[in-house]
Amino acid sequence: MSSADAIQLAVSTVIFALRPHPESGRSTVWIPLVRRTRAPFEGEWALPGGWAEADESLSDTAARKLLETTAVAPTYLEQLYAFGELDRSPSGRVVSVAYWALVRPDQADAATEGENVRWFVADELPALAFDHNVIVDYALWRLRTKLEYSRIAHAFLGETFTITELRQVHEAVRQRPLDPANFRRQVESSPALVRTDEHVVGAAHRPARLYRYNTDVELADVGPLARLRKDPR
Amino acid sequence: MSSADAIQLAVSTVIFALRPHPESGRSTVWIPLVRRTRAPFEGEWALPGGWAEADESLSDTAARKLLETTAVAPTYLEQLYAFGELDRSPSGRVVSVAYWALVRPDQADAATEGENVRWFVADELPALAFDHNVIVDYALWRLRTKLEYSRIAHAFLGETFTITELRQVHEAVRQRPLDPANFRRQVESSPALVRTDEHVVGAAHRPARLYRYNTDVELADVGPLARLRKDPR
DNA sequence: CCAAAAGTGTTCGTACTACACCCATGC
DNA sequence: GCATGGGTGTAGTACGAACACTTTTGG
Repeated sequence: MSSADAIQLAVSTVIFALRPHPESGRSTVWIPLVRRTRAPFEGEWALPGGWAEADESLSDTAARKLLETTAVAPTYLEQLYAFGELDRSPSGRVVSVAYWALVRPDQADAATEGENVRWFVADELPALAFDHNVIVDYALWRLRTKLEYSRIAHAFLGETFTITELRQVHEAVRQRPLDPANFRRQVESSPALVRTDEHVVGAAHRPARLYRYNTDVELADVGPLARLRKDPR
Repeated sequence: MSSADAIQLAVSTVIFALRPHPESGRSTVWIPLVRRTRAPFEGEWALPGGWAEADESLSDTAARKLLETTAVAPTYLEQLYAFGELDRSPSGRVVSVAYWALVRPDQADAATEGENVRWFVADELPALAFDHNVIVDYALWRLRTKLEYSRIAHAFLGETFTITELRQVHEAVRQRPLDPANFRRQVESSPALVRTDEHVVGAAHRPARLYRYNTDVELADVGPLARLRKDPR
């Protein structure tokens, strides 16, 4: 028999939401962490996750653990990387399949927060348990990289949204201002956006048109992997 | 205790090399497959791989299995994806961490080939064991996508090479001809290429200048993951 | 001289940038 | 009217595509 039995398989998830920065007030990327209640790294902060289950797919485990610990249902969930170094955990050999998820602000607000679950600004984290700082850094890099060529920004927003709201998502994630005029043209020429006839009313300026996300277009191009969702194998 | 013990962890690798197509003679992408010698899928072709070992990192396992089965040492090795669906194997729950590798033609020529190991044109595969067709398709997609924005084409070539050789790698992978003049300018303006003073002699035309790969530049941008190689955790 | 591939120059179209300017609303 | 953000116009620039052209070798 193989020695695979000696390897523990875990699933962890980096959950991203946008909230105002406590000092600057500008929208920034936040993630929830859970405090470890047992060794190793007892008392330290770590990514939400748990052991993989034999009767559940890895992505299902990621989604379930995410829901259990933070009461959040993600609008986007993607596998990040399988971390398989030898010295990741002092308690033995653990391979962690990391996922990353995007949630809307209203989902994040409804999230449980308490002694053992707290939200942090993603770029200002304390030292985390295991190699979780590396995992978060990589997830942040993927988020920022992928935002530029995919449509994942929509996952931070509701059913309908204005171009300005979409731009603010990009500005928060990419941490720099974008030209409103040019941004508008870029995204409006994309087939992923559908204009509605509705407008936002009540603001002290010209009403902004509402847009909808075109669900015919995949949020992120994952290539042939999209097949897995419809036709596994 | 968790039920993680019931999950088998495997490592598989998609190995890419360039060779002439048997019919057209044009350079194309090939991969080696191994014939399974036991159930499930006995007698069918599958990706080289094996069980993860408790005392070996996942990437080391991928490199070792690759060497054992095909006697090839890759010039590039990258993790592809962790396949964790429930019904992947009829023999029980198996999670496979897939890798993909690039090898040079001379390495591929030296590779063992026999009754149980054979090279195939990557785009003309038979039905493979497990979900390995999906894995190969995804690896091919990643190779083709990544070739356009990374420097991985160099991994198919030797120490020094001509611009034309580099272009032929791109043409083989991307399956379309590229303008020699424009291709030359594009890659020559990149810092990843270093001109040497050597030239190829003996050809019935103007001698081509040899270039070298600038090792200061990472082959592929993997973001903060590059840290793992120097400073794990 | 000719063939063949190496290498250079030039034109064209597209797409992103910067920034000026007009539009529609609340107060 | 005035402030505010929504939305349009436009000139400059960078870059890739297409392709004509020159260079340097072997035969």
